[in-house]
Amino acid sequence: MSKPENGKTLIFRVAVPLPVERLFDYFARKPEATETVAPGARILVPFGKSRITAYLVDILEQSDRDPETLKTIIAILDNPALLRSQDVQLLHWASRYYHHPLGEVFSAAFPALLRKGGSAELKLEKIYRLTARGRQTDTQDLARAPRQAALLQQLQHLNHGASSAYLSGWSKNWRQPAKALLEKGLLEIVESPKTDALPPENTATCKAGLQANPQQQIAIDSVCRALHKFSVFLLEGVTGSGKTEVYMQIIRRVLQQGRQVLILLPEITLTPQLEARFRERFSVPVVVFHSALTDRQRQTAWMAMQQGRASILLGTRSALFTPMQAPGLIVVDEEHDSSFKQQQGFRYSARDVAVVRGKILQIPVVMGSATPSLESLYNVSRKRYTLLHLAERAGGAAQPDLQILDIRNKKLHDGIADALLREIRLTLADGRQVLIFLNRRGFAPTLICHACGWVAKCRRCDASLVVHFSEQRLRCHHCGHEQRLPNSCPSCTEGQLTPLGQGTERLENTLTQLFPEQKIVRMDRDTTQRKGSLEKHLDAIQQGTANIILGTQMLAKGHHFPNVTLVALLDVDSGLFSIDYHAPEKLAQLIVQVSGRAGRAESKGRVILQTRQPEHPLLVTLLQHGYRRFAEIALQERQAAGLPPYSHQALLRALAVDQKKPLEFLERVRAMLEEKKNTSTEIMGPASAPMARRAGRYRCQLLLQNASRQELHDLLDWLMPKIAGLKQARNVRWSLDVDPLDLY
DNA sequence: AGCACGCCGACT
DNA sequence: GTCGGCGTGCTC
Repeated sequence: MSKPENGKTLIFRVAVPLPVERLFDYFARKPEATETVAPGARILVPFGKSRITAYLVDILEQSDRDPETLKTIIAILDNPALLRSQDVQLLHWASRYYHHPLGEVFSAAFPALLRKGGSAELKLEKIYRLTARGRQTDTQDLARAPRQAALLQQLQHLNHGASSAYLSGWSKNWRQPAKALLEKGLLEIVESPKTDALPPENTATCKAGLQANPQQQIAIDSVCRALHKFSVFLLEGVTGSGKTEVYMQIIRRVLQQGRQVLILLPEITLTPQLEARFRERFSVPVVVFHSALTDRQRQTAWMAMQQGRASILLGTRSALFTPMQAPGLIVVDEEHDSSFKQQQGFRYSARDVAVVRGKILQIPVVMGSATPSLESLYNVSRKRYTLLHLAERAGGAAQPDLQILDIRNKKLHDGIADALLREIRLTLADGRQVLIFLNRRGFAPTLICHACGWVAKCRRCDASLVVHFSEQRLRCHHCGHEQRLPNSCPSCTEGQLTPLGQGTERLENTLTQLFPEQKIVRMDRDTTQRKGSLEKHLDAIQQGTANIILGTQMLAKGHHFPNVTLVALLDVDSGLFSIDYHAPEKLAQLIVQVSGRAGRAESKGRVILQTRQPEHPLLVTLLQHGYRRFAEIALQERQAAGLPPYSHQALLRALAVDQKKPLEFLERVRAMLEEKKNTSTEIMGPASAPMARRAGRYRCQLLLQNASRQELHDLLDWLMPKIAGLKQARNVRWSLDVDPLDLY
């Protein structure tokens, strides 16, 4: 494929969505309207033997390569580009900041269908709306068709009808009842209005909402005074302090200016409720973007925002890069939540990138949390972010008592102390519910031979295998490898195999024996995997059919259980001594979160923390002075220890693949770093520290720390290509996790 | 990421 | 003698 005849053909420099750092040059096709195409446009190009959707990065007069080696593009897929120059600027920034290939970063910004080269035409959306008759029909009339009744009731709350995307989020099975209602003439389908522009200024109708209390008003005014420039606000307030109302009143002002709002949420389970509130409050098009939608639905939402047909986007992490016609505000709710961090491939923190996006777009960013991350609080302390505090509203649930239960030298029943059992009995006798946290799935975390000391280990990643008793299997929670539970010791063939330690499955057995008359519900990944079982369990808890609820972290989010008056955390100590440097704050956040899950005004709940470290400063501070003081001290301690301000550090994670040794790989990386000054490196793996047991399928990791973010950045710039060139790089799966502060 | 090229082990 | 393992390098 050689150069077209016309000598003045332009060169398109593109980024390909592959793990390669280099950019690739192509001839643009001569007749194409190259005046209007701009960086960010998708370009279909021949690549190797196949064709690929690449992203235009630059338009050049000539290439620095031999023209004979250049191919010609197949097609310009977007003209004009769907991304604006600020969006492209953000992606370049993210690629450099996270040391990730530009093409893959571009890929992350587009919905799957566009990534695959699909057309960007916006299909009109079908809106399901009640007819006049439907609006007047009493749901009682449909008592024999409960799903139809539920759908009818749901739609009666929504004046403007609902999209299929909304209904899919509301319920998985809505199409059948919808069809029935359509046939009965209670429901109709309308195409979404073809408004080409946003509502003109001041015509966005918004209900005024509640009268804000003085603190809310201060928060609202502070942000509204700064609507046309970049600044970051950290809205701190416990559950029930009215954060959402503050968001809403600020959003109202932004909408009145005819601008769009991007709202990032950590969990898809929270979007339907919030979406309903926004639709009820604002008469502007609201779209959602999260992983539970189909590719088509996501593209529709993305395009609606890109074209300015929608004014509010509610989405999870991946919604962050959605282009906007008239951006006005970015909200990051529950900013401390770790699900804003992408853990695979292009590792980025949506919260951090949101801040930079706000900076580039010159709009405010409002982040909210009851338990702000230490990074954000640090940024408040150095006056980069503005703290807005909301006190608890009168009439809210009383804060539960936090109590430490010292279990040193105490007899335990499979991990539960006698004193705690007494408390559980008392609570149940009182007709209340009990919530028990144990952040470990399975029956027991280890299987050991009583005779010879052999331990069941994963042969793929060397971590110890978790016993899943009811299924008679051993599982590796890191790589997913599993095998049958052996009957006898594979090493000495005679010793008795003993499960060591407690998991939720074992705890459930124990509790069933101790409380045979109680209804016990276990909630962890193993029991909620089947679709709908999570909802079923939550229903059982809400309706009081279950009295004892036990489970992992997943119990802590989003749901309030008013009849739960006792919460117990069985294994606080493993959170205190994890090698994950975020573990202390995560533990503190969990404790505060579960405190909010329980109790109501008239019966204040109690939270009991089982520990062998009753004097641990983290626990003592948290209990005596609350989360904020704990966070301050955690930051001060880092400083006093001469460590960089919380997180000028990067983790190089290496995962074993088959028999290959990730440690060797990291040792070689470390050897390369010997010559570099000002950077401390530490290998955390079997040789020097206990295995990393958190999520993420890594075997060992190299921690790099540097007093300066810039120096760390330069170091990584130097290091990354060298690592990629290492022979072992192919044998060991590795990734970089940068967790820094200086975003701009 | 794919895909091809290439250099050593067990097979119709 | 070759079929095929995966280690290595390239893709404008």
